Amino acid sequence: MRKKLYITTAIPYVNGTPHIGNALDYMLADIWTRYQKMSGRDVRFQVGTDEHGNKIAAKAAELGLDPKTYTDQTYKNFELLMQKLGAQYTDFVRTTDMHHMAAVQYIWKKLQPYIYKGSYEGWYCQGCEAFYSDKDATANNGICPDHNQPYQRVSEENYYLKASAFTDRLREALESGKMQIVPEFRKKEFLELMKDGLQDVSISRPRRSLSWGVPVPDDPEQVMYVWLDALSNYLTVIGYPDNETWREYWPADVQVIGKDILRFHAGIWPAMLMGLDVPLPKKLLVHGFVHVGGAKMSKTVGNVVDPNEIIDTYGVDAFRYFFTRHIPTQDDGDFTWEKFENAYNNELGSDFGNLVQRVASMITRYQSGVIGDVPQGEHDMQPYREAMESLHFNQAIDEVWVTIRSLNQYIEHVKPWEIAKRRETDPEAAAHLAEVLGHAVGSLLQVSDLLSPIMPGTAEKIQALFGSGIVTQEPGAVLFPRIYVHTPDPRAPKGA
RNA sequence: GGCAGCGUAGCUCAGUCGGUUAGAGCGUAGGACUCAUAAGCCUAAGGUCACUGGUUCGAUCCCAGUCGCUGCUACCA
Repeated sequence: MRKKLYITTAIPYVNGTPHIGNALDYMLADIWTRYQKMSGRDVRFQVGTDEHGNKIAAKAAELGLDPKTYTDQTYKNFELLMQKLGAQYTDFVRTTDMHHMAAVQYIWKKLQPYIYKGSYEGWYCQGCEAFYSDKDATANNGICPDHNQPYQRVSEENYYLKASAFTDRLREALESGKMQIVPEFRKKEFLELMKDGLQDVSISRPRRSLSWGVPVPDDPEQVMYVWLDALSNYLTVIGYPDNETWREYWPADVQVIGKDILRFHAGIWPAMLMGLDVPLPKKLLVHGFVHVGGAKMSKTVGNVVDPNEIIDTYGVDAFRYFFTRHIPTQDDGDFTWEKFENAYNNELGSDFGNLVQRVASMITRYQSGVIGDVPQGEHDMQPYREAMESLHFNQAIDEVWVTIRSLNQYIEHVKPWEIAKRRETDPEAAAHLAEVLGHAVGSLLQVSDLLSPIMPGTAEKIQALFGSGIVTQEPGAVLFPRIYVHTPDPRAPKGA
């Protein structure tokens, strides 16, 4: 029996609101999940939220709430986005879950041989009550911009994970491909980063400087720092260590992450796993950032695009379409409302929606809705499959559009409307027409299959429209009705 | 600075394991049609394939250098 599959997504910090990057995680994982399910695989699909840390505690205090009450509210923003995207996840983990916290403590204990007490030294601002990295301190010329006072060199005691002990094994795993990093250039980047060896990483903080977190076992003065807590979720959510079924799914087949957290997932995380004597994940899929009109999205610039707004305006399938096809799966991409709307109107509306419409219309008009024999779609699926398997979803959808384009060309070429006219004089014309339209339907049903991991709702609609053998169109129910919010409406009267 | 990569039609990019006319989509301009969501189809425009030098019978594709651009350069999650 084939191994059950497991795919994970990064768990966002619930301090903020969900952004496009989170949506990409869920969407990519969901496409993969649906694609695997099509081939009958059993897939477990994890999502979750990261809910500990000072920022959460501070934000909660600001609102006069205790941290858990606060995260009980905010984690729902993420859950809502996942659901809105149609993500068919199977497991939702919150780092504040009882099972997770207990499991993390177990993990800590099991990692004990690789944990040592050390002191963390960094630039501390008394006003902020926080440490800053050398980079930050240098960037601000050694002075905290918020409090206008110099950073102090302060050290505090905490525990370290001896990641350095796993340098060689990790390098071997990456170089041999036992643990893949996709795309390849991210692997090179990381290997370069760790060329002098993995750095030991601090995994706890004194309770006085970090109150909201998982307590370190057997040391009431220390609380776990984010990495150990958050990264462990990938295991704890599937039942590790007490529920043995976790073994049916681990190692994860794909772990979807953004490029900003590659180093944690390629470094600390494998070190933890090796320390636990648990296999490494098979593959990290690293996606890029979505820019807006060439600029980085940032709150300060104020150009942040809310995925919810896109979905609410154009629908979830349009969202999934654009971010699959026009944002390269493995690289950075660019979003603008104009680009999005053009893709929506021209590609989804004109190329595709209109194609479905014209075929349905001719069957209704010429054959009273009766489809007749539908041959199997005959487009070569190999390039599509290869693109899906290699996690180039944008290329896969390009392949689908080749079919859509060629079906439009086919219809222009055979001109069914002329065949229809010939039926009065040509006794064979009716059969010929049915054959042509049947072929078109077969092709569209194939498109529907190929599209189902990416645009499940649309795939279902096509199936519903043509799958029964009779076309029953609801009046006005076109697939992607025109939307002109960000681009000029060509239908508008001149001068309007 | 180091490492990785990029620089091909107005725009976004593909491609050539070195070889007759370098490709796609979008955009633009024409055209024929009418089943369809002012949609679809056909045609065209002719870009020193960044620059310089080298290897070669021959380079956009190989090598070196130059210029320009991008990403990464470990404890904010």
